[in-house]
Amino acid sequence: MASGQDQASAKTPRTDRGRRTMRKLLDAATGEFGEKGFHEASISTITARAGVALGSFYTYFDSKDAIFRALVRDLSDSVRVRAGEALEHPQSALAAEQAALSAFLAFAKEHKEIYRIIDEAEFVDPESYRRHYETTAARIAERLSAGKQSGELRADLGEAEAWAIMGMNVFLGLRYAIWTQPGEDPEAVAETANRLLAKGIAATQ
Amino acid sequence: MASGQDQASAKTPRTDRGRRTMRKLLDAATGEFGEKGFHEASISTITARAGVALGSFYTYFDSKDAIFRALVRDLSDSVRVRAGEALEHPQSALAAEQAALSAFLAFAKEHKEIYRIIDEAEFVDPESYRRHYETTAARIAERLSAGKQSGELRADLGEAEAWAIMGMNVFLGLRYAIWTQPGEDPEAVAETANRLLAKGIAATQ
Amino acid sequence: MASGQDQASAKTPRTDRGRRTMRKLLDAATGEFGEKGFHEASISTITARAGVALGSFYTYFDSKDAIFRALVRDLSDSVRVRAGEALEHPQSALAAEQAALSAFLAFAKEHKEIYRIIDEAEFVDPESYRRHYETTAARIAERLSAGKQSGELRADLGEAEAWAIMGMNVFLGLRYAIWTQPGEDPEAVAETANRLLAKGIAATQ
Amino acid sequence: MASGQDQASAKTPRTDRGRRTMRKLLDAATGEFGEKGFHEASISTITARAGVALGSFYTYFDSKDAIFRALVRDLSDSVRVRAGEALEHPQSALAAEQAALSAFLAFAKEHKEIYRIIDEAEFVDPESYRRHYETTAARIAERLSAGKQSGELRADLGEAEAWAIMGMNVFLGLRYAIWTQPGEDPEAVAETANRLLAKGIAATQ
DNA sequence: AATGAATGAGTTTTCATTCAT
DNA sequence: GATGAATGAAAACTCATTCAT
Repeated sequence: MASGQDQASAKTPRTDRGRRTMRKLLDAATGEFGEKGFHEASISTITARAGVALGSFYTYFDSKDAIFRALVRDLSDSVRVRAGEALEHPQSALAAEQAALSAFLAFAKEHKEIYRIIDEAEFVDPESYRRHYETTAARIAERLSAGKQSGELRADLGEAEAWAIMGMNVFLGLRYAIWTQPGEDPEAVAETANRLLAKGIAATQ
Repeated sequence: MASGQDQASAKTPRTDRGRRTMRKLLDAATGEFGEKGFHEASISTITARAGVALGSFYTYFDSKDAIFRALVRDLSDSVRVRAGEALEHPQSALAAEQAALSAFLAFAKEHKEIYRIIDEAEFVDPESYRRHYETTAARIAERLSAGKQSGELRADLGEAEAWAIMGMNVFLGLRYAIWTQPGEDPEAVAETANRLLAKGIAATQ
Repeated sequence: MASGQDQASAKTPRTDRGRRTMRKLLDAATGEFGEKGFHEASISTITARAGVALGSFYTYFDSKDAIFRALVRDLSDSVRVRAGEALEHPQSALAAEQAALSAFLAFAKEHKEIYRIIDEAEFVDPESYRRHYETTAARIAERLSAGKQSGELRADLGEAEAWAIMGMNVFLGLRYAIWTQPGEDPEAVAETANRLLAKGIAATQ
Repeated sequence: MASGQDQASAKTPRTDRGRRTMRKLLDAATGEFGEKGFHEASISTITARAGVALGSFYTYFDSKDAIFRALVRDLSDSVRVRAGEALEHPQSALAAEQAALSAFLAFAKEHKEIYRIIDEAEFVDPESYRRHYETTAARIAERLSAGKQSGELRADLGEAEAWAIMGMNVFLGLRYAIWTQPGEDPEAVAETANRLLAKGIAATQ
């Protein structure tokens, strides 16, 4: 599914020491890509930050692109996992959406790099960029389906609503987790967004 | 408003021939940036595409960044203008939102490369990227205010709702204007989104 | 016939200055490749020797391989031309062979790099290596044919004899033009070789 | 005779297991150097091919050069041995030359990679390259001397003829053992070459 | 204004060799 | 002896920008 040497390349560390080094590189890369972006970050900065020799990079990754792709996959997975946890215990359809957004905001606040990295994937690794959003939208669509089934949600909801909700979440994350200003409360934002979903924006007569 | 040498630099062409050359460069750059992205595009490709000598580039632009910024400004203006036209004649608050989304989808569909260029501004010129979205959110917020005033919209709407709506629009644009698939109707999508705004997603009892 | 960017690449200089620079690079490369061999020579040494900036190299050649190939072609042509001159005025078949060897020895003595460069082509650019020797053998074969026609040479000579003569010439060049020792006379060597061709090595009874 | 750490370095394996590993490395190296040439072959490919760990290489060889030299020595010996065998039983001077060429063609045909490796020694280990040809020429010269003594060969033959014969043989090997084409018969080539030696190329009147 | 050659800093990548386990 | 991770020097190549004509 991925473009070749990704998944289980011959670069998988065989020792514990190797695994530690690889992790250090991934962490350093997350920091560099997050702060400077893909093109401004350099392998040598990444290895310096990781505290390993330049050449060691190539023990674990085939190229700058490869580690970037690995990172996108990691982050994409992390978001998914975090959201999944928030949805584990049963709750109403609307509460579930709110919980998902809450979890996402919290995650984004902790990992501000995620925006820059995933957004930049549009240019560095378009496929995984698209895959990330399509997968996410599909998961939301599933939740909407469940809500329709249970009669909690409108029966005419479809893919478009899933993308709309995803967009809402992403931009609220951008504004209230990344560009947040002192005094702003993500929890309140999640409630506000949920109110929008619950009843729309029209005045109730 | 722009960051320096853009606006009226010493680079403004004085002759007709000059103006033609500059235009050729801008058009070529739009193509190159749109197709390859900022970093993959090179000045020499742009000048080759424009049919002028490499050195001539610097007669009109101070740097690769400069022409990119000039382009973003142009395109950003176009989007704004297009949206503005859709909102010229008076209409209900909800109809206005739908018209805005419709105009945006149509514009994005026509100028896919523009979408890409504006997106990449996040990395090439972060300030203008942030400014772009903050300005857009502010305009939406204004429209919401008007709707509150007129009693059409809920009185408790605020900035968060503006960002939520913008996010919805942007992602619906990504999905239904850029990644659109044959048979999909942007107009229908705009209606669907408007229904979400009108009454939310909950089942009406 | 060649592998792409060779012949008339977009790298052909358009001005006189450009042509001068390109020539300086070719000369420097001849020296470096001749002295150090392909792998030990570096672009930066070549440009330093040519007295131009590193980057200028890439104004005229696409890669280290490319300039090497260009060189092989040049040298191969030079040998051909030199041999051709020696054969211009009519002479007997055997005298022609001696003249060709003489010319070759003189050329090799002047351009000692030729051995190293053409030999190394076996590893760097096998095709042109093979082409060089096949072409050379073909030219010898033609001369043998002419000699057969005129009745000066045995009627049963074929390709094998052409290769044998070429091998003789090449190794005599190696020994008496490249590894020559003081007091040795190439002209005498050419005569000796011609005697071998004339009557073989067997004792005349 | 060899240049230092080769012969009996501290790297000689002491156990059976060690000897096996060393052999595996030598075989792998023959394959790699033969197929890719010295510079394209890498230690890591060689060890991978041998099925041993990268580090183990240095248990047996001091460097990439060292294993290459060891190989050249081995192969050079093989050629010598093979030629020696062909010359063991007494025969006429001309028959001896033909037998030597025959043996060489057969050997080269069987071990094309060896041909390549010895050729590349010109660049990797120039001294042994020169030594190889000087030794070979000397051996041919000795045979010519014997022929002169016995009255079978012309009395005025010297070093130049030895080099000429060697060159003939080498190039006939290149053409009819390495680049051979279906249907060509090395034995016939050896005969043709011998005819050249026997009576030259001039027409018999 | 236009041209295209020249510049060189900066980046990625390779790989022989060393070393800790 | 064997293993595989770590090292870092070295090299090719790119390209925005400057400059002479």
